[in-house]
Amino acid sequence: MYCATMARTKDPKVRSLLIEKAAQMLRARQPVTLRTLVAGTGVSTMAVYTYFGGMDGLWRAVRQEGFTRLAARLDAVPTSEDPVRDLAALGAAYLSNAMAHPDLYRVMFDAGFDLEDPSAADETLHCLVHTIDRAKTAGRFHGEVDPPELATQSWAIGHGLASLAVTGPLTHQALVHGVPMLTALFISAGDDPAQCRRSVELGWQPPSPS
Amino acid sequence: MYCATMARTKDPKVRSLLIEKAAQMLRARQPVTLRTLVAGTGVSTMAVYTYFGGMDGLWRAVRQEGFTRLAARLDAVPTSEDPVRDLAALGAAYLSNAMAHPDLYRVMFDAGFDLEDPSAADETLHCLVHTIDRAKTAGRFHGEVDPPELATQSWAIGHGLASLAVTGPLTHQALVHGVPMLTALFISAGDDPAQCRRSVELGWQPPSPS
DNA sequence: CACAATACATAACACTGCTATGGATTCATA
DNA sequence: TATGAATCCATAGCAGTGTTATGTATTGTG
Repeated sequence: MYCATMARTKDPKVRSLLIEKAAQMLRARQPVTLRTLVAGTGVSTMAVYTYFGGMDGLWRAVRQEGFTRLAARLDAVPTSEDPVRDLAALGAAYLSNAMAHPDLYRVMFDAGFDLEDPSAADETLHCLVHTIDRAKTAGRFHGEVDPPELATQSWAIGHGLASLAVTGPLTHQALVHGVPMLTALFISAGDDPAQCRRSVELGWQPPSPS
Repeated sequence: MYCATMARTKDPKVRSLLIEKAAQMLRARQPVTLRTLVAGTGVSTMAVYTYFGGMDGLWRAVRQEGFTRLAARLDAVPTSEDPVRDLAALGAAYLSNAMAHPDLYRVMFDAGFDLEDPSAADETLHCLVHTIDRAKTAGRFHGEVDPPELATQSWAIGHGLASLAVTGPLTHQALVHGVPMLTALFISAGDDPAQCRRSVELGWQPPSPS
């Protein structure tokens, strides 16, 4: 039986401070270990256990943070009146995020999606699905297109390129493969080839003030 | 100055034995550690250092072994008179290999392609490039197709799906996404849509004794 | 046959994440 | 308000990690 009385409440600042520092050390390519993590923060190694239950819990929280940031980045992609262009912009933002935080991206995808909130994957796909819906109602995609399915396929393209570029043999500039690959996928979903090419190329580069 | 005299020669059996055991423990989901690796083999922990220079070297060798097995598996894919069908068969073999040895596949792609022979990636792509060449000369793809480029894109599709299925939220059955994705890519390379669909579906499933 | 260079078993080292312990702090209740 | 219980967390120690020093056995070469 769980007793609700609490004598002391965890400080959420410490929690986010540790996650933040872990992400920062990851970015600086410093080895993130229990002792190096708490060094300089004033808190002790035990804090990691009261807040996360151990290093596994910390990494789980860091992964969650990675997906949260990714979702925020995708949500920040502006919406135009061309849904296919917006789809390409989402793909470009996905890859841009992965290349900006390569080590965080790598951490997000090892240890098999062991997240605090397992619906993070759905969240990531949500704006993709929504934009595909818009493309359908706009008549760009034909009726048999299943939005979650096409979103998954777009994700697989983005993740495949990001993964091969972050941890593999592809260079950063190889990410432009995203343009022909997404174009091919969207054409197969029913979009007009010429229009699709234009939309994807427009959405791929950052929104220019035209 | 290097002296060529040697008093005792390394036994290559020990080397492959350790790699084999590491792969086997990986498959059994047992933690592969220096001491558990040598336990029962008769050799001591120092053997890992004389043969691989340390655990990093061992993992490097394991990754190399993974790519070698992958290349062998791709080379074993039978060649038909339909190059597009063969391309799909290569993709299916790639995913099949990843799902048969998920932990080995994961090891292959972390630590950033730190391999003994860095040309392993090219080897993996070689049969893809060769088959794409065949498709070009057969008139299935138009002339502007750059074989290495299209091979990279096919690889990105395969790796994206494999990675999301091995370590991500995709289930094993989600690998059928490979069919529409490869079809879309090959159609964009110039193949006839209806013929392409037939070829990819034929190549996707294991070669039936027709 | 002697010598030198390699292979490798043993043991100790620094480091990892983790846990047992106890003191400090804070809220709920009498 | 004062007591008590529950929580946070700093300290210290533990088992396990990869690595390195040391010494011994083994083998090809002069």
